[in-house]
Parts: sequence; C-alpha cells; structure tokens
Amino acid sequence: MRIGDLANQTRVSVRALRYYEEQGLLVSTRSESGQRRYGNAAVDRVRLIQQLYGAGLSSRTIAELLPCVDAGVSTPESRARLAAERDRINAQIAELTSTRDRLDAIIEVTSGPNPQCDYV
Amino acid sequence: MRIGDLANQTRVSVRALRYYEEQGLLVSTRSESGQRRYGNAAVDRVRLIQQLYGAGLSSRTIAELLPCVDAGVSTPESRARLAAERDRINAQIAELTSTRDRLDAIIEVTSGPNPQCDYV
DNA sequence: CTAGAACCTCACGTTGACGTCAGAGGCAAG
DNA sequence: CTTGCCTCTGACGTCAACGTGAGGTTCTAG
Repeated sequence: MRIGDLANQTRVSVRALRYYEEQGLLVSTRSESGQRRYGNAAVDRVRLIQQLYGAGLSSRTIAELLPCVDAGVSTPESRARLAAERDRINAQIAELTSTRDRLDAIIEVTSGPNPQCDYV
Repeated sequence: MRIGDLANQTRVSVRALRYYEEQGLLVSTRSESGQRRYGNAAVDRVRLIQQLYGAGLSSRTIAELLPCVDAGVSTPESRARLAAERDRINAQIAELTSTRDRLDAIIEVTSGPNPQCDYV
C-alpha cells in the first residue's frame, strides 16, 4: 500500500508517517521511482506508535523500545526501560484518577445545593 | 511570602509562577517596591494548577475553570466544560490502562521463555 | 496523451510552557 | 556601606511533533 492509503487507514497524516520514518519508528520499502510502500503490518505498527505517543513516550524512547518488540526479545536494559515506562504510566493513571475525582467534586460543589445562585 | 518561597514550597520554578500570573491563573499582591507577595492559599492554588496541567488541560482551559472553583459556582456552560474535561480524562485513563497492559504483555513476551535468547 | 491526484524532498513555520540571559533595582547581614 | 542573594521586566531561545508551502516527479483515469 502507498502512504496515502496507510494514512487513511490509520487516520494519521502523511506528514506524520514520514516523520515516523525519519525518527526510525516506521520502515518502508521503496518503489522503482522512490515512493514508499507498506505491508499490512504497518497499520498495526502505526497504531502502536500512536498509542505509545499517547502515553507520553517520546519518539526517542519509542525508537529504543520498538526493536525489542520486533525481535520479541529484551535485554536487561530494555526490560528495565519498559518496566520504568509502565511504572510511569501507572503513576500517571493514579494522578489522573485523583484529578478526575477532584473535578467531580468541583462539579458537585458548584452545581448546588442552591441552583438559584447561578448568577455568575 | 515571596515568589522564591512559593517556588520552593511547590517545587515549581519562579519563571513558571510568573507565567501562571501572566496567564491569569495565579494572582499576587505587590509590595511597595513591586515585588510579588503571596498568601498561604497560593501553595494549594499552584498545586491545583499543576494537577490540571498534568491532566492535559491548557492554560486557557484552566483559566476558564478556576474562577468557577473560586466562586464555588458554575454556569451551565462551565459545568458542561468541566464534565467534558472529566470525560476526556476518563477516556485517557482507559487508554493508558490499555497501553500499560500492552507494555506488560511486551515485557512478559520478551522476557521469556528462553532467557538464553537474550542475545540482542 | 493529458489532466489531475498523489507522491517526493527540502526547509521554514507553529504552538505551549516554560528556560535563560540582560540590565536594573531591592533587602538583610556584617 | 557593600556584599550577595532575591526580585523585577522585557525579550529571545527551546523542544517535540508535526503543519505548510515550494518546486518537481509519478501514477492513473479517461
């Protein structure tokens, strides 16, 4: 598939896909004329990249961890790195949960108990 | 208290505190000579700001929501805004949980079952 | 064969939350 | 009074993950 097709299937911009390749996160074969070609696996790969970005990992960190996913093997170092990221994510979940509860409390408090006070 | 004291107590840089004020998130009284002075409540205020930043809210969004926290009152609009942010955070928590599980799976897979394969 | 969509490679622009530096004034201690 | 740290206001720098435009090639439908 061509880069536009991959972009459509993943809802990721063409520019972003080229950027991923530039960062070493995504590989492509090239056609005779130099156009990028991707296999079906690229769709899942892009989704994984997006998910890791969404969890706050930098492209550098992702670039360090993806080969280990590809190889199905991890060195002690990369395993520690993976565990560290997982712990960071767990901490982030706890923080977000706390924030959500706080927001809920704010909503509750500011919503009542005197609705007629909504003059602000 | 002066801005350096507030920075120490909150572990937030002096620059960031001035930035918060610039964005309308934090207020200060000024001394005769123009130096910022803060009450003890500022510590909690800064922590709230940090928490909201940490949850991915922009300074603009925070600026819109803080007055409603201060007043203890919310308009229907701000309530909708608060609820929207809470929902976004909930979605983010779900996403992060999924990512963490995926990371855990990767760790498990790449850690075994043949330790002697750690040649990468 | 040709128009137009899709692709290529530079390379500069954008945004948010600050970092950092310059130049100048303020304040408690000795 | 002066040494040294704190604070002030600009104002430019940074960094990541792209957006955007230029200028040119390639592919595909009719």
